[in-house]
Amino acid sequence: MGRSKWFSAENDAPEMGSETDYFKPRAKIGYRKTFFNNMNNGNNGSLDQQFAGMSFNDKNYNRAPPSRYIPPHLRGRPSGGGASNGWSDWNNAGNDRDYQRGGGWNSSYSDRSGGQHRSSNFYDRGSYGGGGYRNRQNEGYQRRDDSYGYWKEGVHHVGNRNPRTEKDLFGSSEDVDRQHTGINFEKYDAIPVEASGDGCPEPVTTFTTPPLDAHLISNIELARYAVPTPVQKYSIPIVGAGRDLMACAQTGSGKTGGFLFPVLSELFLKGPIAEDTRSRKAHPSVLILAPTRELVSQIYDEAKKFAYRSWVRPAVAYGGADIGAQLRQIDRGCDLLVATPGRLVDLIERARVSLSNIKYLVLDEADRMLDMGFEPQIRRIVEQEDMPGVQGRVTLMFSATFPRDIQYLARDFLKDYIFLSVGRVGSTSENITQKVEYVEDEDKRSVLLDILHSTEVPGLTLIFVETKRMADCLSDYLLGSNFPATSIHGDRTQRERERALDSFRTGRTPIMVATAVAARGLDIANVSHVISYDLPTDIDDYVHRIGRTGRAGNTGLATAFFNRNNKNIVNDFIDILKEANQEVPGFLESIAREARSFSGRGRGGRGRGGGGFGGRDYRKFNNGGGDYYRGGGNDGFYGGGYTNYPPSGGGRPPSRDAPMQYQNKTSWF
DNA sequence: AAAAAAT
Repeated sequence: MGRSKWFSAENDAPEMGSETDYFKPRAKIGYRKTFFNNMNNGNNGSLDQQFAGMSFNDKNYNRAPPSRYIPPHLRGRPSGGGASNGWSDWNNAGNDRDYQRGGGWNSSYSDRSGGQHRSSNFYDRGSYGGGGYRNRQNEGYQRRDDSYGYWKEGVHHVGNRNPRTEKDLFGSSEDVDRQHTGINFEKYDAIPVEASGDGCPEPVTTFTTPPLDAHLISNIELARYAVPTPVQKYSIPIVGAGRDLMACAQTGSGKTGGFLFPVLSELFLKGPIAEDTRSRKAHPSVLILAPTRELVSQIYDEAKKFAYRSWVRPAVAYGGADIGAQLRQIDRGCDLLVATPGRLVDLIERARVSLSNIKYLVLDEADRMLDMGFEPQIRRIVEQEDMPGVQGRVTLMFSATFPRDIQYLARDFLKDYIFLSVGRVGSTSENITQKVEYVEDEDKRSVLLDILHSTEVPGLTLIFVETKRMADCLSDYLLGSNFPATSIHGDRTQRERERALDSFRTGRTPIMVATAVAARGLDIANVSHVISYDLPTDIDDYVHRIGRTGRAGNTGLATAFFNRNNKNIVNDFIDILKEANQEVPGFLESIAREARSFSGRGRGGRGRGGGGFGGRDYRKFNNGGGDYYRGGGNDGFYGGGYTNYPPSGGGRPPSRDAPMQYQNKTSWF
């Protein structure tokens, strides 16, 4: 495969195929189980105490004082309580994490002796994490939970099974809203995938040991995942070989498992990393960044499943929720941190999290994060804090599209990466029926009511609007019209957002009005109908919206209200419809003609100030190099868009000096 | 123009 010049600048990228040589300093030989021997710090017994009573049970959550918000990931956890000091028998808790100090991924074997010392500070960690546990005792459900695993002397000790935890994490097979397995595997196999890059490992076809850790596979079975999705088939050996990955894929393609499986597998096999024992900061091994709180929460929920009974403690951090609870959770163990960028920066500034032990960095929905202006924060986190450099970590980047800014990010954050382009389940045309209605703004309400009355769909209905105000307004209107509706948008409190999402997921309110906050990434099973009450100005957002339905091989319906206010996207819209083999109504064609006659060069562009006449001419813009520009993937909407990157033609990377209208593009168009 | 995200 051709490589661009700026790839080869990273000249000491590791060779693939050697699973042990990609972290520096390199280990000598055969250290997988032996080299990572860690110091037994004794006192493993308190593991039970540390996590006693954790249940993740909503009933317990409901008993919490109503005045105090507890985010969903902490519900039922004893830490939901007050912030007072812990009990005296907590003084030694926290140490049973059994971190290896000295020996580890970052140290040579002989360094191990340095780990013999116990740091009293280290033990102190436990004591200030324990405050909230008082509640558990008060509520009288003190219960030993020995389902937490640990790592000791190079061996992964898996915790005991706990039926209650399993029910909470994995649900039962009857739980409709927990079904990530209503998956049509034949359709999954039809997802087109293209991988390119030097020495791309052969994809696996099953969840087997090796390459995956046996305990991980037992968790995968508990979660009722039977066969790897295409993105997983590739990501497992790629990450296993310590390679970086740039994947154009979307939630629904099994992306979350695509990074969690191989990363957790490696952690289970290799054990913890040496930790700076003098610091009370958390030193996670894995950092996962995602753009919205709900997405972060969703990833965290998955991480809990696959880390079950292992030594790996997942933790979560996002805004809008009580930071104290998050800090306490982090203090109790934080090996895999899922976070939104803003809250993570906050934690770093508070010196509660160090990134110095990061071995795996995952950027999920990277294009979305840039859209939302997270680039400075992401660059700060990745480049200006204490995270190991690009050679010292494995980096996985996921993005639905591969526009210019994402290419820059890939250039800066990844080393000699494998580029993966993943289509969606089946072709969208067969899964999602797209309808477009011409509706003037003032008629939208009544047309919506008509549709809701007349359209029988088996599952949930998600209605997208453009403004938060409209979301409130419309959900009130629907409620007033006796439709069980809720709404989600950025001005609602995090608690309200989570409640809304939960009541939608579970079908208590099968109609949800949403802004862009819910357009991407959210994996809600059973959405049958997506209504674009307002069309977005960015056609990519439309594509993502309708991707909330037709998931997992099911069919879906997408209805859009179109009027002349949307003519800025009419051309893109028509293209989408055509590429998905959908009917294009006549009014769209005629409005497209009007729009074209106004658009001059036909290149208004969606960037700033461009007027927005739906131009898309610079889709194929390239900077004198090959036609590397087009990413591909993206739901398979952009027919045939599975172009390799870097191209065999040897395209050059975009120049920083590219004309302004190309610089800040957030899409291909 | 709006949305999202740290307080």
